[in-house]
Amino acid sequence: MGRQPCCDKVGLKRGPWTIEEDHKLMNFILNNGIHCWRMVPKLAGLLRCGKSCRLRWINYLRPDLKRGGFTEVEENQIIQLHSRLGNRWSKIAAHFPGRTDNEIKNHWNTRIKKRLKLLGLDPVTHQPIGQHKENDTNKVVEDQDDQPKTLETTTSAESSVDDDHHRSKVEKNSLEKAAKPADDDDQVRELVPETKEERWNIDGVEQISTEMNYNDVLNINYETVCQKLDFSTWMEQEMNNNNNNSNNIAYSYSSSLSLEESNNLSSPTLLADTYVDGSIFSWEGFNYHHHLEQDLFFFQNTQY
DNA sequence: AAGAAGGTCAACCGCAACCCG
DNA sequence: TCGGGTTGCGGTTGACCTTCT
Repeated sequence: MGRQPCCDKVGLKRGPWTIEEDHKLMNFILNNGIHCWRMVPKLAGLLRCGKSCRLRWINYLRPDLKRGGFTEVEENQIIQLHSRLGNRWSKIAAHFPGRTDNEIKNHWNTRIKKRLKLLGLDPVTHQPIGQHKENDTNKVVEDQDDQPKTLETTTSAESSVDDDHHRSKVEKNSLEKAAKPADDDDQVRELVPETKEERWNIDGVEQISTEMNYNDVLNINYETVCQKLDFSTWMEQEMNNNNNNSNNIAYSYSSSLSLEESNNLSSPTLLADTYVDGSIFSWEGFNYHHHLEQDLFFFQNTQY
């Protein structure tokens, strides 16, 4: 026996909603609230199924909806969240009050995908297009929630003194702005440390060093890991070690730090995103009981 | 000016998770 | 614990709009 339809579709209207239907639905919900979507169309006098009413309310009629296009900051936040959460649009939408998952999904498929491709990044993996996942460190892992997470590595080493580099820096600045504290269903606490930026010039190439202050996290006893993870120093060393022609390389970076609570509160998982010339490095799965050297081991074996 | 091609987005579909008796 | 009903989610579709030729 086949699956039963969600509702009796005989005699029900489909397709675009009319203004009259919108008014009926809105008035009903504002006056009565939502108790059972299945009953809403009957009680509101609509020839629609409950599912359709729910969708119309959530995606269009809800009074708290934010109208208008996405800002660049919002786009960058979406990219950052997508790199961590994948196509879990509802989770991503939870970070944007007034935005719907459908809206974000549509925006991703029509705009952001193209933008990432233009930047040479695969919209699915967030890695440079054409880069194969040969390294074990780039595999998808499962966390305690059985939610896939991708260990990502990208590089901007080739983006030296050219337009791409300039564009990447602009991108990076936007991404920095996009980082914000967030409490969500995944219980991810994102901490944005204060940064001190120093700029200088070598052979006409602007160099940027970002020193981070992790005072933010001292209050929750993660000072150990925060003191260990001096991203900027380590990145500088690694970038220089891995590029013979390092004098021609300009790079900039910033980091945001997240601590994902697990059932075992004594062993939280560290998540960190480091932006290098606009490319996002996601550092996931670190455990602050480990030594920094061990934590960084897999990262050292990734491609540049 | 008109048709083609491409882009956008509201809405639908089917599945899975959740709820509750 | 089970099973039916309901809700939520993500993929997909198709109508409408805009841009291109």
